[in-house]
Amino acid sequence: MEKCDVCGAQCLHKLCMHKVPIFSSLSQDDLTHIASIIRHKKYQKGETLFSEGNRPDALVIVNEGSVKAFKITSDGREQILYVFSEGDFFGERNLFGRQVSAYTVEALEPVKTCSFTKESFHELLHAYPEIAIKIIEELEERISRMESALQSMGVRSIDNRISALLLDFAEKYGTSVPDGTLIHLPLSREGMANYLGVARETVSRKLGLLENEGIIRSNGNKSILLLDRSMLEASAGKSADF
Amino acid sequence: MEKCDVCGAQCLHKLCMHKVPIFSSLSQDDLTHIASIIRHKKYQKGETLFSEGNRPDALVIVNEGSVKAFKITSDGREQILYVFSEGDFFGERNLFGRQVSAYTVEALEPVKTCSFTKESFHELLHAYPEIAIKIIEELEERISRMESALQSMGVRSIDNRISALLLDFAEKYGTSVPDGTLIHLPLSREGMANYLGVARETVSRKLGLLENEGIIRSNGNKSILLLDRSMLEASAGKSADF
DNA sequence: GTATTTCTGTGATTGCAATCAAATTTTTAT
DNA sequence: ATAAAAATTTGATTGCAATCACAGAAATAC
Repeated sequence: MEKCDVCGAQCLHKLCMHKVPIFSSLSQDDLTHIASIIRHKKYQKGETLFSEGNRPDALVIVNEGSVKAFKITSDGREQILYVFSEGDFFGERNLFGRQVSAYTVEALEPVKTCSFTKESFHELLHAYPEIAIKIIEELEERISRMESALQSMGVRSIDNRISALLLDFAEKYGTSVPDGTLIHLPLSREGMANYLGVARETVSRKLGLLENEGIIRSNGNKSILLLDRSMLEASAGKSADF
Repeated sequence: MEKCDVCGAQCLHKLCMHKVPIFSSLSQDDLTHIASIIRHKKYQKGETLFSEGNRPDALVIVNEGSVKAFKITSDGREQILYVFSEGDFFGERNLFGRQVSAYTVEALEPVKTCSFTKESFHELLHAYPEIAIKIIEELEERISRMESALQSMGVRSIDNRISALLLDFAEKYGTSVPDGTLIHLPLSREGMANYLGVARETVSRKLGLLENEGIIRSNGNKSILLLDRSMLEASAGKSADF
């Protein structure tokens, strides 16, 4: 196991705990105790963490990299539901209900995860009931985001949805550069299409339009430079007809 | 206040508690104690329980009737996110985070509710930590349903979505009759359109098609008789081209 | 660095659902 | 019961995005 220069081997364990709000209310001592029951795993790009219909019994926290969670629709398309990255967690559903996984989770790039087994997580919950409250808050947050997604899918304008997606990515995967915000895209064009539920060609065309309007600058397939955030916000939230 | 023949006035209070799984793990004594801190309210059809942007500080349980929760989209349409009916709860988000209500809730018919204030609910949570787990389970359930909704919105076929909605309603609002399942619709055609994010006319046309195919029989504007459930299931889940 | 493969962009066409415009049914009020 | 209002259905037209087809670009392998 690698060692950390600052705090020794333990630090690796604590890393993921410090990234999730779930544990934010706990003391350093408690965290140290928890660290001992965490399992670590690595995955390569394209590797499947678990599949729809599986019965995974662990809470998984993304410590590095990003993953997509998707279902296969009745017409064979891949519908992406979430892109989870550093600090996000998933798999918690299978720790409470006895449900089977609702989606497949696949690494979008090399990924490191921390996970709790069902048993150790329940012990944890028993020892620190305040964690349950934190989880509720986190789930509410997630529901909020899904409500917005549902709302924007209900909106017929595809322009809105593309713009909203770019803003989302800008917040999560963007870094400030002199000209604007450089977004390192977690998804390919096809991935974005599968996230939005539109055709791949439509994403290309819409991004082309935004580029012509000087709102974004495409930078290869892996990143996009957001030049005019306010224009994008206007196109994401306001009327679609100008 | 009305009296109950079986158990006296108390029973009215307990009613809503028995309808929500949140309290299913508590003893009768605990329930009796909780009953004393519940507030009751009545609303008429069309009345607003609270509005998007409000800061309601109560957990509300629907005891009778049904409500819709909606947002107004950027293009002015009403996007319905949920139809809550007997046993469902909402408003919990404002008890944990300090967030403002994400949607407007309006009565679809005469409605009776039970509610806890923020303070009394937190006392409750403190006294019975297992309630937090129940809430998590309930939220996971809700997330599951939203994931399905998102997935089916990603599916381009509108037929699928209409069929899925009818099956949903059949389960929640249907009663068995000799010819099939009689669905008492909580939403008007326009409401269904706003739920699905399509035009009102499209809902009419699609229902018309289903009626021609002998799958349903429209019965005024308030109810639909589902004749052939398996055909509807096929059209909801399978390929859209037959 | 070249070849191969995978991914992306662009044009042409088609199809489905939105919109506009009445007509008709259903509900509500008196 | 009748009138008025509201909701729904139906038809005609339009527009946008899916699909098909292929050219070009980028990433990967060798």
